[in-house]
Amino acid sequence: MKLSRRAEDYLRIIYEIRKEKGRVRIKDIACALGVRPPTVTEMVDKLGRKGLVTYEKRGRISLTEEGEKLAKNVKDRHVAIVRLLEIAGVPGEVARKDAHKIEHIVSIETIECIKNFVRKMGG
Amino acid sequence: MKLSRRAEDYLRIIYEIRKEKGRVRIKDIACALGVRPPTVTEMVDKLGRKGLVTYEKRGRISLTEEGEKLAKNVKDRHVAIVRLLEIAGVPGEVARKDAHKIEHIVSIETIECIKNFVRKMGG
DNA sequence: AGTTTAAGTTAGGGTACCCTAATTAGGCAA
DNA sequence: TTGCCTAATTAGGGTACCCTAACTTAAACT
Repeated sequence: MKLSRRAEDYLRIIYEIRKEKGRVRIKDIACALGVRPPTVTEMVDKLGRKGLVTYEKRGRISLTEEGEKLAKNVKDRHVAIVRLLEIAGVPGEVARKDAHKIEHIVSIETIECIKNFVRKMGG
Repeated sequence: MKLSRRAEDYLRIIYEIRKEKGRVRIKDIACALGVRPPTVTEMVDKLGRKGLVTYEKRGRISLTEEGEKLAKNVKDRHVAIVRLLEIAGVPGEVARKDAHKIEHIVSIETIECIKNFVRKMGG
């Protein structure tokens, strides 16, 4: 399943909001991603059609098994990249922000190398 | 001057082609970026309007002073990121490919940290 | 229950970047 | 000079993602 960068953002945010607040609202997603509600409705709908979230109009939003797997994967990448940047001396806050951007675009191979590296460095 | 990621790509590629072949053709840019000529014509035009390249229809394409400065900057970021990835154990070829993607999106602050880091590590 | 308010949806657009098909311009050989 | 070939442009679309304004639903309060 090849997702756009943006779709991955939505997936990850849904995952994080669910973890933090229990329920996921359109508004929360919009707020977290800095977009407007109609934009979210549209994308959630699209993710629904791809089988990554379950969603009925005005109902609850939740990740399907596959959606959750993908979301976790994105988070995983995120953590590894943050560690690498921190090792390079990037302050935590900045590292987290940039990692969110980097995590979507690096290859699996690079991610694997980074994971090994940060593990070796005592991550 | 805030450029889109893609605009930076075009700028960097123009810079590289000029360095390598002397003259820059629409076709070369299209080939290097994996797009079609009309797409290039359009973007080069846009970069022209922003004062980053000089270009007359069917004429030669070259970077203005500001365009060249920006292009160099992108290249600079690129080199630092490749080094960091290599330090993390990412094979050179992969590192270069991913760096091209990363270089557009990281903050200046992170780039500075990375530059320092790779210098310290003997880059 | 009736009203107010907040959340979500619909309708209608907009921008950035990309495409194919068809046309024009230039360079060059015959 | 004429005709051909390649490079580039124009015309006309398409997709992804975003927006505002207006409407609908559902929840909360009285």
